[in-house]
Amino acid sequence: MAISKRVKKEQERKRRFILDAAKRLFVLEGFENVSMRRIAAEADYSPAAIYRYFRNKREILSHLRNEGFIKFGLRREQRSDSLPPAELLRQTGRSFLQFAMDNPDDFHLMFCTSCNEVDLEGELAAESLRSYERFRDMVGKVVASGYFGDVDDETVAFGLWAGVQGLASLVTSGRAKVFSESEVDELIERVLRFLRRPGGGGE
Amino acid sequence: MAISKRVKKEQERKRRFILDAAKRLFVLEGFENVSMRRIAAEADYSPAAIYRYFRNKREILSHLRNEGFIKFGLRREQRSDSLPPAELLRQTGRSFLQFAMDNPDDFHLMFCTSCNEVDLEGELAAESLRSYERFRDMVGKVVASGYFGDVDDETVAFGLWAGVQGLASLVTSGRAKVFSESEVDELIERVLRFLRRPGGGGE
Amino acid sequence: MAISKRVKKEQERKRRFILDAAKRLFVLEGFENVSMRRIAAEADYSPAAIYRYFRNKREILSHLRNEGFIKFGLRREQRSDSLPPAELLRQTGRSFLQFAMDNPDDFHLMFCTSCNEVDLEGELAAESLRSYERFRDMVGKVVASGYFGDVDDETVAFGLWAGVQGLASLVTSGRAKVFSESEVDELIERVLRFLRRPGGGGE
Amino acid sequence: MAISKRVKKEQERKRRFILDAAKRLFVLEGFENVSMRRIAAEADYSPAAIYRYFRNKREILSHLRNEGFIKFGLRREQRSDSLPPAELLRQTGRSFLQFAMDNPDDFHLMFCTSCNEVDLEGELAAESLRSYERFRDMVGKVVASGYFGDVDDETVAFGLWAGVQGLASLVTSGRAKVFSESEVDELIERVLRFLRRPGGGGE
DNA sequence: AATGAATGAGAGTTCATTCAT
DNA sequence: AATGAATGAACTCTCATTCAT
Repeated sequence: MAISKRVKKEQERKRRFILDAAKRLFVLEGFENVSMRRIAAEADYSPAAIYRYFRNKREILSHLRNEGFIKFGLRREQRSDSLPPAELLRQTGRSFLQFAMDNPDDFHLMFCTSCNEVDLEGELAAESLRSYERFRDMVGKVVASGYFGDVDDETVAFGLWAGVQGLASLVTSGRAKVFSESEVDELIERVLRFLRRPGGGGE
Repeated sequence: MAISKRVKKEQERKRRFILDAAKRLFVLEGFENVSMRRIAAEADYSPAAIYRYFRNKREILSHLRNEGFIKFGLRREQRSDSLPPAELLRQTGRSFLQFAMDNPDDFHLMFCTSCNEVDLEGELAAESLRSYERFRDMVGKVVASGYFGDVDDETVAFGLWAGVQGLASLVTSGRAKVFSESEVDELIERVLRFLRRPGGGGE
Repeated sequence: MAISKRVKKEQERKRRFILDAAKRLFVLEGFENVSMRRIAAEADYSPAAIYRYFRNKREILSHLRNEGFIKFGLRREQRSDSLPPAELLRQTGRSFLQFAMDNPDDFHLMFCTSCNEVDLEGELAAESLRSYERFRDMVGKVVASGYFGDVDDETVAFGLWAGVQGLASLVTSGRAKVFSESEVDELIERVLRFLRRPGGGGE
Repeated sequence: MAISKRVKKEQERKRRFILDAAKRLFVLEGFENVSMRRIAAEADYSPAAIYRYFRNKREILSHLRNEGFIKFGLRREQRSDSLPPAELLRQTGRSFLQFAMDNPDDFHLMFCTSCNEVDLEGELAAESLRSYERFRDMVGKVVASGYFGDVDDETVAFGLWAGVQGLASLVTSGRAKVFSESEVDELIERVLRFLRRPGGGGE
């Protein structure tokens, strides 16, 4: 038992090693520009060895993205859904920004990776889909509350999505590492102000 | 003379054809996923023929991007630099948004193309660098005017840059095609409000 | 015109060269044991060059087989279908044996190549299917004539098929090259006697 | 002692399991198309475990073929060599056909496997060589008896060999499973008639 | 006895690019 | 000006096989 456990841990450690090597390269050079050979070299393995741990190159990316979304999901688990909409948005925004700053590489893979390179189906896409559902749910609630004024879900969703992309570009450029807590809060307030229509209801 | 002129025009027409074919494919599938063969096929040429017009694949991208920046620059040439800062921003923003909506493909290549795929030096990068300089100049002027309050150039520059990326994602997703003129104006006002600090000076 | 004709001929010559190289190797070592690299080497080409002429490895085999069946079909074109059944069989048998002796490599690829390795659909399989249809037609006619006695099509078809396989093994072993014309005729008579049931009708 | 015996039996049981798994796959898909991994999976072993029982993939095939020839040899051990030639042929033919019908998989591996895939030397080829010797002996005797008329050994040997290949193709196609005893006898008579020359002596 | 881990070799295939014509 | 032909390098991925445990 103890032995098998240690073996499994060792196995997991090696998977991690490969995943980390791949993550570094993917972020630095882009999925298409990274070959299995280079991942193998970066992880000090033979190319063939990688295939003991992952079915193929796409699966490595899928794993990395899935891990990112799981990591992200854990942070938000404790959030109470009963908060007033503005507070819900603030809290979500805060955790989102914090996550981006703490995990710029995960963030990059989660939000900068184009659809061509990503498996949108299968077990490993599940967490990203769930994440998207949560996001749409939240948008729906806040819009329903009238907080943003007379506006449809989709507009808000796209506005926030654009914000995510903008943020992603800052994170990728290395700029977003330096936001202090108060800067984060201010940024969120600005985003809220940005999205609210004149006639939007109070909190 | 007249003949050579016609020949040159014909030559230019063919370059155009290749560039347009490449643009379509790059936007649709991403630089890495488009082969020279496919560009050639799309342009009804042999792969080898492309090389009479462009040194290599990267150069095609560089040309496209350069053209985009030139096209973009022309629009703004007539702008008077003596406008008050807020108005300068508004006008720039308007032309920028309009450009994005009118030329989504150019816009995509100009602002969604990752550094790995782009020549950052050389003649063909010049226009993009000039564009960036103008942008920084404008930011410098507006910041100097105190319009945004007590804030450094870089912060505003990065904020606007993030906005560009956000916009790019909307353009790419096809969402940004539908903005009406009044929506554009409203969006700009929001961006200004977004960027201004509480103590920012009036116009 | 003349030039383009010469060019096409040259092209065809090179295709031939590759096909012949592949044929030699396939017959000698078996489809699975021959790599594209080896075909290329045998034909004094780079591996990539092969792909200018053939889509992939299977297609080379398909071409070779198709050519074999076409070559085979040409031989039998002049045969008159109105012959009495026994004569029809004799003539077919003769041309078949002759073909096998004259073209042992084609024969090997046509009748010794397992289904796993062969495209059974598509244009390049057409000739083999037609060949099979003709064969079944002939069997049908001869059986209907009562020549073989009270026996169903399938039994005769399988019997002849088994004969083909047996012959193929002789051809492959190099033994069948030595049959003289009279030996061929005798062999055919024996096959007919072999297949006829006691109560079979006369010619 | 008793323990070591049990251990050996267990070992033998596992060898059997691997061999049977390999046999199924080889027959179904062809030697080249079956990987050690798949044999291992089919036998519920790890790939590496196979190598404790067999030196390599070829050796598995050699073992299977050898077993086939041994099984085949056992059947014929009791045959009396003093029979008249025709009767000897009949008996051999009968046991041969029966073997093919009872053990189509063994039969397939024994007679459909191409030379490239087979070890023709070494201990494991011994039984097949012995089988071939017996066969040649028998042919020699029968030819010497004048039964087939004025014909040399090799011609008869090759004729029968071609018959074996033909039969093999029927067995492989699943057609030969249905021969009744009387059909077997009739088939043998036909083969004898097929091989006899007009001037062949009586029994 | 059995296996997980690992690898070198090589498979088929595609690519950007060059060059003689 | 344009292309057909050609290639070296690289790709993803699979294989039979070995070895420490």
